[in-house]
Formats: sequence, C-alpha cells, structure tokens
Amino acid sequence: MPPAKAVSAATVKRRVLNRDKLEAEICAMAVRVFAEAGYEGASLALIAARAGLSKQNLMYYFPSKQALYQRVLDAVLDDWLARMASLADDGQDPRDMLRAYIRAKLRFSREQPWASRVYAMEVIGGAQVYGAQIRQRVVPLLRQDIAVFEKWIAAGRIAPLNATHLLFAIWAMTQSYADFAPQMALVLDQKQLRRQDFDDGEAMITRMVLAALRLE
Amino acid sequence: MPPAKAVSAATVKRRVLNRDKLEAEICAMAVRVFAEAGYEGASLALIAARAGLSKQNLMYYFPSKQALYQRVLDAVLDDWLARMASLADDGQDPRDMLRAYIRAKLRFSREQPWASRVYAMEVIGGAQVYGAQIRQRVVPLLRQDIAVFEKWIAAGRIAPLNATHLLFAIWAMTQSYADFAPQMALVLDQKQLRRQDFDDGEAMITRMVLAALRLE
DNA sequence: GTCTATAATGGGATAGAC
DNA sequence: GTCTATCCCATTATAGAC
Repeated sequence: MPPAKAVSAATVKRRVLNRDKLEAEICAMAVRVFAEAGYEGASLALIAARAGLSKQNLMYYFPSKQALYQRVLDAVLDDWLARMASLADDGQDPRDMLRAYIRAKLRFSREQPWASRVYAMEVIGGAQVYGAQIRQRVVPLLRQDIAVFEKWIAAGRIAPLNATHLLFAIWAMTQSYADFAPQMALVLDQKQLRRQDFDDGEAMITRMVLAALRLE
Repeated sequence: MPPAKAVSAATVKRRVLNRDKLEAEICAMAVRVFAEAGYEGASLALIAARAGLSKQNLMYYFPSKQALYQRVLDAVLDDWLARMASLADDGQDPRDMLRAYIRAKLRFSREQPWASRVYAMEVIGGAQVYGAQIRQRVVPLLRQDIAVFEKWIAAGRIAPLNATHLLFAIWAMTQSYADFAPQMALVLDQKQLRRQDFDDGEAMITRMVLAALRLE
C-alpha cells in the first residue's frame, strides 16, 4: 500500500464545497481503497488521508465504516445502472443493441475499473453485506435483459439458446476487463491495459456473441 | 461469518497424520476463509477453529499469516495447473481440444470454487503479494496457449482472430462460474448453482467459442 | 507438539473543546 | 465542522511451561 499523498490544495478548495459534493469525493477515494484491499483490509485512516481529511473528520460524515462502504456500493450501482441502458428498451435490431450493450459495459470497465472491482469483491465474498441491494437493484435488470433475449428467440430474430447463460457470458467477459486487468497486463507485458486492448476485447466479445446467435 | 464448528472427531483422527497431511488440511480450511473474507478479513482464529486446533497451534505450523496465505495460493495453483492440461500438447483437432479445455476449467470452478475465488480476489486487488508467482507460473502457461491458437490460425485450422483476447474470453467465462456464482444463483432464484447450470454454461461457452472460430 | 499467558499493534469508534 | 485525546477491542505474534 503506497503512502497517502498530500492533498492540501485540493483540501482547501474542497472546504467550500457543500456536503453532498464532499461526500461524493470521499466515496471516490474510498472506492479505490476498498477495491485494492477489500472491506476489512481498507482502513479509514488511509481513506481519510487520500481524501485529505482526518480520520475523525471522515467519521463525522460517515458514522461507521459499514455506512461508508454501503454508500460507496450505492454510488457504484448508480453510476453503473445509469450507463447500462437496458436492452429492454425495445425492438430495435438485436445486432445493434448487443453491440451497444457490450460497448457500454466495456466502457464502464475502462473508465471505472475500481467501481467494477469493489463490486466484484463483494460478490465473490458472497455478497454478505450487499446481497439485499443486489437482489433488489441488479437481479431485476438482469432478468429483464434475459427476457428480451427470450423474446428475440421466440420471434425468430436470433438463434435459440439459453438466454440466461448468454447474459452470464457477456457479463463475465466485459467485467473481466476491469477485474482481471492486472493479469491481462502481465500477459500482454504491459504496465496496464491501453485503449487498444479494450477495442480488441470489444471486437472479440462482439464477434463471439453475434456468431453464437447466428447474426453474422 | 458463522461460528466455528466443533471438529473433535476429525481432530483426533488428524493427530495421527503426518505434518504434510495436516498442513494440507489446514490449507483446505484456510482457502475457504480467505475466499469469504479476503486476506485482511480472514482471522487466524477462525481458520484454526475450522481446522480443529488452537490459534497458537496453527502458528506452530505456519509462522505467519502471510506464510499461510502464500501456501494456500501455492496449493491453489498446484491443483489448478495440474488439471489444466495445456493446449500446447499438440496437433489434435482444435474442436476437441477446446471442448476439453473449457470442460476442465469449468470443472475446476465447480469442484474448487473457493480456490478460484481466493485467486480472483488476489488478482483483483492488484496481486500485491502474489504477483511474482503469477508472473512466473501462470503467465507463461497462458502465453503457451495463446501461441497454440496462433499456430492454428497460421495453419488455417481456425478462423483468424486475436488469440490473446480469445483466451481472455475463455478464462473470463469459465472463471465466472466460480467467482460470480453467488450472483448467478440470485438470478436463477436458487440457493446455489447446480450441476445442470454448469452443464448449461459449458454448452453456451463452447458454442460461442466454436462459432467465433468457424468450427461449427 | 500442544497448552496458557501475554505482549504489541492497529483500527474502529466516542467525547468534548473550540 | 474540525480538532485533540482517548477508549476499547480484535488480532497477530511471541515466550515459556509441560
């Protein structure tokens, strides 16, 4: 864990922001720490230092570590779901909608890798604190998308297959460009993924999906 | 975190085992705790209780938490790599080899979900403790597999595509049946994944890969 | 090898002055 | 809202008897 950096300039500027903005900025720092160290491994002292305030001051805004963690996950889901225009919007060309869906999900992996990772860690650990929210906010959307696939199949617009596992496959592949980026970078002999790698991934994923659906 | 269970019967039996066996059994308990709680979140006391010995006794066998963690990851990789007969073995039919590869990887996800998850958590967190081992033991094997894909392409046995990202896709999809099983179970409205779900996943993944490679 | 006892540290959380 | 000071507890780790 690298030492916290001084953020005096940012701190001063922040003092004039209102509470909502400040809390959002704290979350933005916290998401990264949680993603790097996990819930237990993340220390409030480090998060506070990264955000440019004292640990006690941090606890003025968030009464407990769990409260901060849940707010972080809420923010992650908000951002995520806002970007992921559901497939359910409707009866456009499946080919175009799938391309857009894959692109949007990969874009999130590229622009918000820590958000994706903190969510992934929570799920892998069994979603012991955030399970209820996932059930309420994520699962219904996934089921909606699956229902769209099934409608397309029923209408003969895509080849018949298991719609649920198709969605699992799309999620797995797109998520991995955030979650497993460190390993991918090692294989590619790079320090981190570049824009080109995401484009290559997008081409690969799109091809696999469309080929499986007999849409190319 | 559920309370530790009494394991008196197992404990007694274990006392007659030799040191290697006992250490292996401790690792088997530890991998699950690390996967559920992450490195920092896992406590030696819980691991010791699950393994049926005292915390102090656990530390007789493993001098530190980090040493135990690294041994756990070593064991995970040993088991994993032993099962994953590399593609590189040679020039069989690409169709059969890919089917076998996907099946072997999914079987590992099904039989050793905690192993997969503890590895995933380590990578997502940036592989800060185990990065060197991944570089030495995992990356070369992945590169070997990628090289096989490229040989197949050069020989015209599969359609041309980005071999690296093809492997990333296969890994992402097969891994996810261990790592994201909790979320999948929620979508499927089940307590956990059943054998049938893995079979459905295998069919889906195989279809996507073979279709992308123009092998079906 | 297994136990009791105990250091030593770090981190979450609270109280109260200003 | 921000600071200093402090409490309390869990946890890793060690020492030493048996």
